[in-house]
Amino acid sequence: MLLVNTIRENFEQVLEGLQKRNFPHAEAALHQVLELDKKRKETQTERDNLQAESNSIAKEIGMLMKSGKKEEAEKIKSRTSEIKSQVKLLEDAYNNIEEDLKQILYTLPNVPHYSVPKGKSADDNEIVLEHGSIPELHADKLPHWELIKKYDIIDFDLGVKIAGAGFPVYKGRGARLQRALINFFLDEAMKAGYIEVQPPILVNEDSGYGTGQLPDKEGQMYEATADKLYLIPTAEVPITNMYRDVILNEAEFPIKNVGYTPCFRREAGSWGAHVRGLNRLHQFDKVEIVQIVHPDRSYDALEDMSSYVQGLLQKLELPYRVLRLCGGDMGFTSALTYDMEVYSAAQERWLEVSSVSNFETYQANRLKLRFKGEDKKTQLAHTLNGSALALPRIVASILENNQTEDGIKMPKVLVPYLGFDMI
RNA sequence: AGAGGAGUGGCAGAGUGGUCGAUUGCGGCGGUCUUGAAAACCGUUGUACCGCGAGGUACCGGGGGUUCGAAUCCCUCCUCCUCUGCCA
Repeated sequence: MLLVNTIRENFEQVLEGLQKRNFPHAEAALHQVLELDKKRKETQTERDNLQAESNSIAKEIGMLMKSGKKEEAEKIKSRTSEIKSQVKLLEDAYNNIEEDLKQILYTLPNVPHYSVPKGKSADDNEIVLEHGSIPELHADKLPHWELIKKYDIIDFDLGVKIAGAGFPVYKGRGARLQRALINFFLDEAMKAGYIEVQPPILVNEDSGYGTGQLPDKEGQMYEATADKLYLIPTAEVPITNMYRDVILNEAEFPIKNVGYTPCFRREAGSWGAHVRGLNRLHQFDKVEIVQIVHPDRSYDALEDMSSYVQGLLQKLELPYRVLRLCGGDMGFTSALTYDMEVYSAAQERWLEVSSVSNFETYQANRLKLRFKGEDKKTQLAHTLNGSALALPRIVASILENNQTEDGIKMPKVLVPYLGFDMI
């Protein structure tokens, strides 16, 4: 969440940022934050003073008791009841104010980076670059949902039977392709200096709040209600939360983690024309990269991650483009996001396969993720993450783009992992 | 899952109602000594909030309670250890 200090010191800038996101009533909300914070401080001062008085009386009584002056001690005791009830009142007031403040702050999205374009929807995103050429296929080309049937590599009906729509069963060479991609992505990340982790795929409430899935987006996560746990929508949640309530040493930067996990998304109400086949699922596989860095370095790290992801797409020989998301299309917690989209030649559409974001201190503030610098001061770190990569749409575009009359050609880099070069 | 035990500062480990944010040791940082280093000695060493500052407040697993006063007593939750049970 946003820092109150930032709102106070850079009011105009924050306001502009929220407006870029088309956040309604931004100015009123920001004023309310400042007002509540002011009230919070006043209440704290008042409460602390009374508490100090109460503490000193308690000490006095302690001394009197020790020196055996019980009657005097009893006399003083009567003075405390009034202070005590007042402290209680102020304490409650303080807690209420703080809670109200937190509630408003939770509703405020991150302030976009200055380079983020204005805009309302995906149509306003800025195309940063395009790479690769779009393959020309025969007129009888098939979309991937036909291809998977033709070659019997992914079975949606079977998934429906055992779980429901959006839970495909990968079979034979389809399953092998999944495993190959996961291994390829993990190996590449390790070469790039990321430390692999295998986190839990169920997380508690604190973790949900830490990375910003809660309180807003409960509906997007599957819940194990009996144990108050959530199935992760992305490995970002467990991996970033490893660093919740942590004070790092500046020397430990940059922290680079990679993890493969299944991801679960309820995607309630979002089924429609463009979500056939692998385009949108309730369960899918993803390899995620996370970086925790010094605030001065976070935009370099973002560019780093962006070119790393592009490198993967190049190795997979997929045509792609990079978008800088506009204010209206950006995720709630992000300051700057690049989306990578691959071209799926039979659907004749661009498909998002990665989203790389810098959250600056937005997540770190919730996570209490700090570091101690050379000057011995603790300050918030910057967090970043990106998909590297999400599998289903990669699979969709590999299948569609590489289809031939003799079968589907596999990208060269995957052949050692697959043990075959054609499906 | 049942019975018992335990959770204290970076780590180890005292403290069972009063002046304890907390003895001590190790580690870390600074210094003295030394050509340099080690050893020894001296000092220093948590986080957050409020305050220009002096200083104040809170935190001894989390939350709640008793008390003038809680690390210490009570309730509850979490975690870990031991034994029993179950299980990949």
